[in-house]
Amino acid sequence: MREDPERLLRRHGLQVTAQRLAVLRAMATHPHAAADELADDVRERIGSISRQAVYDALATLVESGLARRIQPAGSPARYEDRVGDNHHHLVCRACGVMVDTDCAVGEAPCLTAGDDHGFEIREAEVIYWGYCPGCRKQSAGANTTVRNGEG
Amino acid sequence: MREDPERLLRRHGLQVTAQRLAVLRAMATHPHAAADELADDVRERIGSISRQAVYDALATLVESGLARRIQPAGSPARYEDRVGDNHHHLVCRACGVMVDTDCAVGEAPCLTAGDDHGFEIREAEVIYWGYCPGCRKQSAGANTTVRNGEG
DNA sequence: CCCGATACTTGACCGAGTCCAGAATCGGCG
DNA sequence: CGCCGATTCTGGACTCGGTCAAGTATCGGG
Repeated sequence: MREDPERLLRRHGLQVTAQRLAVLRAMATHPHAAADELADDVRERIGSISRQAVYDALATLVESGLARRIQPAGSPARYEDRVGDNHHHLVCRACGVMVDTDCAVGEAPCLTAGDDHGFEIREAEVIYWGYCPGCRKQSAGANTTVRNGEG
Repeated sequence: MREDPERLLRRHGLQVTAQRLAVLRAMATHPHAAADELADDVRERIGSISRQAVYDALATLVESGLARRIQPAGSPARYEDRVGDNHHHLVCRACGVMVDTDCAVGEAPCLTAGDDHGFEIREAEVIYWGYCPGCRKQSAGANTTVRNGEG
């Protein structure tokens, strides 16, 4: 039941431009895509777009809460239009693929750190690092070193 | 009861070089420092070091489990010598300061995602984003927008 | 103390992202 | 419909964090 992109922009008080619409649509069809991948997709939709326009549009969308930026270590920033719900990400160390997952511990536990050191906590970001089914199969047997413990 | 750096390196089968020792010591005195900050500290200790040597040393230390690399979004990679225990990080959106915190939910719950999608999970990385005591005071009153929910 | 393996130096290079100034577009109003 | 200020887009230079590659120096086992 995703809302019509044009209405979505208006509802958030944003100007409706071909570029923004295309970026929104690109995000919908390519979850977790990086900025330049989105740019490619946008070009297929509307012919061309500048790099800057893509970054501007994404920044605006993120700021308005229409998109979420994820920046896993060693990877360019990725964007998704699934916002407002409580979900985290699984990232494969081998191939880099990223998959959504709901929070392990139900409601909103991760918002409370053991000791908050006086911080006012707004968000908790969780990334699970491991190996996806495909990559597990390929390197089966080898590579059984376990690094960090828990979380 | 931190171990003598030289012995530490030997015990892990690593060559002992002035650069590595200095990097280890720099990490001990500057937790959560970025690579170039560590390089500056190292230069005060041993006169000079190349950028590459710093990155090499850090990579080696991380690989051997003597250091941990943290890469919060919008910040260069940071390193710490506190490894092997179960702790996460609080990061201030305003000033970027990073503080250690223990896991909220005790043992090792974060290692299990709600649905692991067939992934073999090795580590869970948690970052709490918010505002540190100092920055809360400065912008007191204003800026009460709550963004993302829980995690 | 010698020699092969390992580590370090220097300098070029790269990708992701930002900055800037000017041109184009949007959309509210008359 | 057409105007005009605000906003957005374009293109190009630039920054920053990090990597690559080739040659030199250092480590440490024999």
